[in-house]
Amino acid sequence: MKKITLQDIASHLNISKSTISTVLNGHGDEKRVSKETQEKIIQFAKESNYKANHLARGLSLGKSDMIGLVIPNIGDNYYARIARRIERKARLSGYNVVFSSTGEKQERESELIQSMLSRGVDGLIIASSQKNEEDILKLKKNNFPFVLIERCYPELETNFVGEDNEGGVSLAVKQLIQLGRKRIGFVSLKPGLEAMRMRLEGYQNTMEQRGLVVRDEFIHELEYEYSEDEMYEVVKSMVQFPTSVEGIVFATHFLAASGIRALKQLNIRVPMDVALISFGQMNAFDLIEPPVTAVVQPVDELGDRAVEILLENLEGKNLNHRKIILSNSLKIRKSCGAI
Amino acid sequence: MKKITLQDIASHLNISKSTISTVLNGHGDEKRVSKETQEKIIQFAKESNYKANHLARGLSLGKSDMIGLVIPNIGDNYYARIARRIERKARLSGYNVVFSSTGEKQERESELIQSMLSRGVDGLIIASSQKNEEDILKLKKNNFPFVLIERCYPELETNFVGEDNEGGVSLAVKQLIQLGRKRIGFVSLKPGLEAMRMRLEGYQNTMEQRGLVVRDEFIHELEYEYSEDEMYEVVKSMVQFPTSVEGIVFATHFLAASGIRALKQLNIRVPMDVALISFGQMNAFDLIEPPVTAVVQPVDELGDRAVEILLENLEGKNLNHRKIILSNSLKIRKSCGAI
DNA sequence: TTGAAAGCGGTACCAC
DNA sequence: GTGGTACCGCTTTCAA
Repeated sequence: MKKITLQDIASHLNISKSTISTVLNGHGDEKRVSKETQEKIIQFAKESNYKANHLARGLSLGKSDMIGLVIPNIGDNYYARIARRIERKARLSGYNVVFSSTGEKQERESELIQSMLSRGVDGLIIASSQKNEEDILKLKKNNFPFVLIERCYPELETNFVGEDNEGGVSLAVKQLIQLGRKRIGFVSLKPGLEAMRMRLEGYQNTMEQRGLVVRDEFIHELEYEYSEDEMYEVVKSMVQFPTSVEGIVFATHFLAASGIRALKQLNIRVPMDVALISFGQMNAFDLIEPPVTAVVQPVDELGDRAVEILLENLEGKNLNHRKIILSNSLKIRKSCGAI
Repeated sequence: MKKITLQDIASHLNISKSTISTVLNGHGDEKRVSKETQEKIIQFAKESNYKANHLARGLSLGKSDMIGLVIPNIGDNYYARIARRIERKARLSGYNVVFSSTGEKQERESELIQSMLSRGVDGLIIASSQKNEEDILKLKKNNFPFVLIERCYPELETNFVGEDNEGGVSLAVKQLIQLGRKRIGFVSLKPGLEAMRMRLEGYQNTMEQRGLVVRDEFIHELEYEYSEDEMYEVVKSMVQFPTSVEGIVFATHFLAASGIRALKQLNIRVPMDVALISFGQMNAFDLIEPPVTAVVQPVDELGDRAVEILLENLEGKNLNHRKIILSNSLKIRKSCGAI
């Protein structure tokens, strides 16, 4: 792919590289380049379809106009949607985005951050595995622009855009309670993720506030890579006499999907026997019988805000750390017993 | 983010940049650098956590170790899953991937390709809007390494990894026929996408082969940005006497989801009144009542193969164009009337 | 009003 | 065995 360079234009037009660069960067007037030359240059650049070499430009300027996005898994609908917003908004400001999936592995996350840095990204947006405080701290110490999304390090003062996990679960639990359920269970992932801890707290606090007992048997935490069989056992145990639940809140959309599968296998009627609510949406939740009530996460806004903050940082303004917690809402459908 | 450079190491060690570069790139032995100096260099590089500046390296080498991924929408589960595979495989070969969503707009696709090129990506993987033959042709003429996925330009000889659209639909139609349905409809998107044309052909050919009539009323093509209302009208018209269908094949997963929504609203029983099959999967298809039979697309393999071919091209081997058509399979569930 | 030159951080050729 | 040096393409300062 032969590309035309500044030098090419220079030779062709018999004007120096520097002048051409100045003009093409829009500093023509301020540097008092004559109208004529300006036009000649712009004209020719357009004709020859000149596009500056970003690598060279970046090397010289010390910036790359690239934003790195480090997330657990781009294949997950949740992150994919966030990525979409991020890319869109970044593009509008002239940035491209490089992404990488960590698979929730600390080691890979660390590598990826390093790799992105050596690649010269101007800033990072990270949904951290939360087992990588070291790298994040390093970024912070070096004053490198970055914003954490969805998962934060509570001990670290950093930019952060997240959602109200506790409040979201609380919405769900309250909804179930309001519909008359008292023995409510909670299925989540083993801690390690702050978000999961907050969701658990949301569950516990709300139950307590409403004066409902939380039995040990009500709470189940699966490994991140659980099997459908494990979910089956969990759900089975939850619906068993004498501690059987009347409602379940699932801490993520995929847990909910697995849970529903298990409930079907067990021939448990939803919501008659057990009502349920999912934290997080899934595309076809409205098509499932009964349609699934879900906590709707503010994905779009999350992506948008993350980019906004990062861009502000990149432009050097508003350098103090910002923590933004977006609120969740509840999409009520039949699975919770309503309607 | 202060970074240590080759020059820093050079000064510190009193060894020239060139030697250091040689060693750090693993050409130490072949260039007969003494074991001692090699060790000294490697040692120090490790201690000081030296990471080469990719921009500089890229500028010098004329390559960036970046692959550009241009797709309609990273938020769509289908592309997100492909992206995941691509990123994973690319990373294993030392490449990072920059992505951009075109929103199916020719104009933006064109811009994005340009932008990626000026960014110095080494190769491109593109799911084109198919309204952009011009840019693709330009890439081809310039011998720039790229591979088209999912959508190809039939007139152009290029690398391509796609799926057997015709065969996939054929599987679906045959399945319905086998289960006794004769009046089978097909809901698709307005052409413009080769894949859609092929799917339509698959439908028509299979019907014809089996001696079934295809009435005009059986085929409906919606705009890419259709509304749920439009889908409702389409489905409504399809189930109306006297031309009512007994089965419907939806050309994409989201069309199927909308279609199911419409069928529910119309109180049509699936599969008793109308059986249906979706081309393409959705996460919760197995949870819908009845569970949705779907053509399973070879997403993982598609991503893998695309990267493989691109890497081969980048390494300069196997330069002739390769067209790969992956086959689809059918995941049979109740919605088609089986079981 | 324009241009020469240095430098961004590497790589690689060719002398020493 | 090792190092000097030119160059990748662009930006920017300073001099003309």
